[in-house]
Amino acid sequence: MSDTTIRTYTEEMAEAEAEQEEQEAVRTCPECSGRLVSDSEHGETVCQDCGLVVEEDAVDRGPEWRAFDASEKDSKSRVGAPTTNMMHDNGLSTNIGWQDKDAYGRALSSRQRAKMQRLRTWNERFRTRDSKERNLKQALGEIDRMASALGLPENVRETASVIYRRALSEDLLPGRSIEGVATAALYASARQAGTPRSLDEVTMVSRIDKMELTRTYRYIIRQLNLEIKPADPESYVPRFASDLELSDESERRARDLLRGARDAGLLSGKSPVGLAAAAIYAAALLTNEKVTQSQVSDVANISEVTIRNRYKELLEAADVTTVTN
DNA sequence: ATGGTTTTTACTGCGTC
DNA sequence: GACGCGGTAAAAACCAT
Repeated sequence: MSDTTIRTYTEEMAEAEAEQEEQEAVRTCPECSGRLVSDSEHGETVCQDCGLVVEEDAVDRGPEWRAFDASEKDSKSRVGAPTTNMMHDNGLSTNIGWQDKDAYGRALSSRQRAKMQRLRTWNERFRTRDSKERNLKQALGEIDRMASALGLPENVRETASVIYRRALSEDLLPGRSIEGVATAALYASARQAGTPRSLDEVTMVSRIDKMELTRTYRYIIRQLNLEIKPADPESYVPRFASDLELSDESERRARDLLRGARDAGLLSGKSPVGLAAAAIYAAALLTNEKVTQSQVSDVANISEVTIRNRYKELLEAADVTTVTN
C-alpha cells in the first residue's frame, strides 16, 4: 500500500516539474523561434536572431538611483524591513531578543543574563509608555485575536489596525471602550475587504454586545467618512457552501441566482446573509443535493422563514430572466 | 420619537418515509 | 409519528427621517 502512495507522489512531482519547464520554454520568438532576450535598459524584450521586439515598456523593477560605489549605495538605498500597521509602533522600534545569546550565539553569563532581563523590562516600559500607546497595543491585540477566531486574513487585520489608528488620532475614543472600537474597526475592514462577517459572528468572538458594536460601528464610519458598500451576498456563498459540503456546481448556481436577482433589483434592502442562504438552498435544490432549510438556517444564522421568502423570489427572478432571454 | 420595512417567532396543515 | 416544507399573523428589530 505504501508502495503505491509513494509512486503516485513521485509521479506528481515529475508532472509538476514538467509543467514548469513547459512554461519556461515558451519564451521564444514567434517569428523565427529564436531565443528571446530582455533588454532592460530600453524596457524591451527582443529576439536574439531576427531582432523582433516582442514586448515594450516593461516595468523596471530596479531602483531609480545610481550608485558608483558601495558607500553611495548604502546612503541612497531606502530599503529596510517592511513596516506593518499591526504593531503599535509600526514594527520600527528596537527589540531585545529573548534568547540569552550574544551576537555569536554563545550563551551569556548569569550576570549578563540578569542585565539583559532588566534591559528588556525597561525597553518594554519605555516602548509602551504613554497611555495612547498602551491603548493601541491592547486594541491591536484584540483585533488580532478576533481576526484569528474569525479566520480573517492578514490584510484585513492591517486595515482594521489602520482604521483603529485613525479613530485614535481623531479622538473618537473617549466615552467608548477599546474593545468596542477595535471590534468595529475589524468589522468594517472585513466588509471593506470583501470578506464580511455578519454582526452575529463578530459579536460571538468579541467581548462587547451587538448593540454596542452597531453603535460604535456607525459612529466610526460617520466620523471617519469611511464609505462601505452593503455587503455583497455572493461573498458569503463560498463559506456557507463549504460548511454544508456542497459541490462547486451548486456554489456556482448560487452565484448565478444572486446575479439574476441583482439584475432584477431584488437585492436592495434585504439582508445579504439571508439572500446568500436562500441562494445556497435554491442552488442545492437545482442540483439535487440534499440540504434542509434548517441546516442552511443553522450555518447562516437566518430563520427558515426568511430563507423560504427569499428563495422563492430568487427562483422567480431566475425564471423570468431565462424566459426573456 | 415615529413609521415603514424586514426579520423572527410561533403555530398550523400537508405530504412522505 | 417524525420530518421537511409551505404558509400566516403578530412581535421584534432595524433604519431613515
